[in-house]
Amino acid sequence: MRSTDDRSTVARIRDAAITEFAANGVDGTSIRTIATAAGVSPGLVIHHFGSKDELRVACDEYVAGIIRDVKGGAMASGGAFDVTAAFRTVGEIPAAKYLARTLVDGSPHVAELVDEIVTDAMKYVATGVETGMIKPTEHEWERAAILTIWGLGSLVLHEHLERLIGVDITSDFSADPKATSAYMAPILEIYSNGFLTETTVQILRAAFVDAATEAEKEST
Amino acid sequence: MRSTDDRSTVARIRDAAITEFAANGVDGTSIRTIATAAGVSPGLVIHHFGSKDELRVACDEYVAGIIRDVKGGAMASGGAFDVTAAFRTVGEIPAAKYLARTLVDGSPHVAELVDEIVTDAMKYVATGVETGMIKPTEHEWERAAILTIWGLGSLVLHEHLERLIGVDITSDFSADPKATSAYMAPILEIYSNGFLTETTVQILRAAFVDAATEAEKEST
DNA sequence: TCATCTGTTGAACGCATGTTCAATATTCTA
DNA sequence: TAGAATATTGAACATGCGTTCAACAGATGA
Repeated sequence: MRSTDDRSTVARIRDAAITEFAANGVDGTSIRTIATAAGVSPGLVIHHFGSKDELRVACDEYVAGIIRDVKGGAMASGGAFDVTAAFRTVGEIPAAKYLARTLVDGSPHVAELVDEIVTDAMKYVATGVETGMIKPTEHEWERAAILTIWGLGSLVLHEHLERLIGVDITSDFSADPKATSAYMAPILEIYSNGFLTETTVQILRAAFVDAATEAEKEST
Repeated sequence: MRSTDDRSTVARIRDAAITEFAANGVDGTSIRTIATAAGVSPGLVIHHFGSKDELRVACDEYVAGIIRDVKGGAMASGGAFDVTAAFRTVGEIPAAKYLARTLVDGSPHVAELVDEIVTDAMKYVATGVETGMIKPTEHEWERAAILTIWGLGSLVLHEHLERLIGVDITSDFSADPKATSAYMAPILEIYSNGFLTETTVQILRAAFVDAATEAEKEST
């Protein structure tokens, strides 16, 4: 069903599309560009995927699959509270950069994937609370959601982060110890001790949460 | 120099462009759409701004100006560690949505603005450390950068955040106490106490930072 | 061997886009 | 008020896009 080559033609087109979409966005990538990158004709892209939109959906699903695999493998390694860590440990297709692009332009598949990630994070955190590795909270779901959004948001803004602290979190920087400490050390600091003193929190809580405390009976 | 209407034509075009760019992205917005929204002809848009790209730059600069103003005003109010809070307190919602869109597609003006925000955050944090409101750290710049990225990343992913916890942080949710507690309470919790226990941090620090500790002499 | 089907091509079509331009309306200046 | 400068229009143009389609190549199966 395929030639003696590396990947099948369909796979080559899909991979080229993922790379181009990740680099220049969906709107910024033409079918002709993808076809050239895959070494085929524009017509063949349509023939195999039906339309640019369906190609994009295929990419979404494929990348989502990769991420699910990677995430499953990383769950046990202890890095599950930082989604981006999972990508760095594996040398996958530019799935991380693709996700960083598509997280913003609202595909339903990506939304589904984000929901899954948060759900998994919740489970992971719940286990961590039981084993005494993670502090309990009244807002489990919201905390998991916010931590996930922070991780994914950092992924989306990886270019800014790289410019700011010299670490590209879409690549595997475990080889560079200076980068590891620049990125991981402050995060671990905040994740364990925070950065606001008790006085400050009381002031801020009074300002923001105070009127809401009695309405806090039902969460989601 | 202008009609008896509200704003000048140039301002009306610029504002329409900001709104449309924010809603559908730069690539997803045609000059004709902007012209229609502003109630003018396509040719006039080009006549006033030269090209779509120059119009986009004008929007970048204008929004950056708004944000600088808003930020200056919010510095004193205590919400400076959360950039998005500044937008909500002022009524500059389209600016927030515009920033959320353009943070991803790498305009130099936005990069400049992000750098400014981090620099300001650093100053603010340094002051907070002196007055005992913020805990000191060895990685001041990196911590300020990461906190800023978390805030901006949440802004960029506001649609996901809204789907996840029901709070739209690009709108003023101060009227809704439940939303305030869903969003602010977990953040304040993490910002003050973190969520990892000391045991966990030691394990993670050993795994990620250990080999880097001696190379940690110079930061930025 | 012949017919059939799938993989593949590349020219062509229709459309939306950014931009140009000559023409017209309006405002400003003196 | 006359003339110049500016604001504004809308048709037209060139380009690049997603997609279609007739044609061909190569494999498959009877």
